[in-house]
Amino acid sequence: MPELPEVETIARTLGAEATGREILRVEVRDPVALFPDPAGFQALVTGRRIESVGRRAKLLLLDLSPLGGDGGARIAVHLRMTGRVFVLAPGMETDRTRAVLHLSGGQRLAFADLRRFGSMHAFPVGGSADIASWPFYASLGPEPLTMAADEFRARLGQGRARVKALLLDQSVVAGIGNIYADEALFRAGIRPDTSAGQIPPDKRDALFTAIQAVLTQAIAENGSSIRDYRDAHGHAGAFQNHFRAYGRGGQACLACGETMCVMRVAGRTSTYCPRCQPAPKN
DNA sequence: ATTTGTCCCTGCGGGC
DNA sequence: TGCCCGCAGGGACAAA
Repeated sequence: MPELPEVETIARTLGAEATGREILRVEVRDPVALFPDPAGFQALVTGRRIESVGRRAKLLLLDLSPLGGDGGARIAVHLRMTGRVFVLAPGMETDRTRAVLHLSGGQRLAFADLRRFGSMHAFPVGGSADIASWPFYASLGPEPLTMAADEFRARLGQGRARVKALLLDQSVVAGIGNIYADEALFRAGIRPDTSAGQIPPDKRDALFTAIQAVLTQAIAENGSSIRDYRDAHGHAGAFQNHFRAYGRGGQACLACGETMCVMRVAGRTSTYCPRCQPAPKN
């Protein structure tokens, strides 16, 4: 499942290949994947050059050059669960392809998505249809790798909301999903259902440090490949080999040997060690 | 007001 | 062997 490290890896591998190329044509294979709609998407991006490829939260962002004196455009790719973005080698095809961007130099970018939850969105830069007008984008909280520790402490708040629900809430902090939430909470020794209000400042700092460490190491390992995730070259990541919590329910804790437990928090399966992550005093 | 549940979609693994 | 069921999960949306 692409979270921040996976999208960051795709952005880097894709940027190295696609930067500077012009979008000649958009091949629509699944019309419901494109926003505002297939015709609007094509009109917004065709004829523009890809100036850079980046990331915001779990969104892959392609910045496109101005055309006809306008302010430029951008594409946001939301991969959701099973979305993939590939640079297609000549003659190569992919399964479950929803759209193909035909670029200059004969290059093709494929957007494939088995479960079809993902989407590609095109926006003009500036004006009322700017990406800032997209409610989801506007609601995104700060990036965990660049925000300050005191802001993270403050954003957890003093309420009864469970800490894992806050980590998964993209308006609190952006880019964390179920894998990295579980991994960070394990490393910080905090049970997922702990109310934020009863986490003292030093524990908040430990959690923030754990989040940054886990995300940084995952990026260095090119992300986690459970099943579907691959980078723009089709290569798998390696951070799944470093999981200490995610998917380890019923197995021995790597720190203390206790059997790892599973609970549901915010509708998500959450794995934790009952000894290393003691029960909150609710 | 917060928070929980349902839906979207498809493949896979467990159970019988 | 084969079928059925539940699970995986980000986010929109509805409901309690």
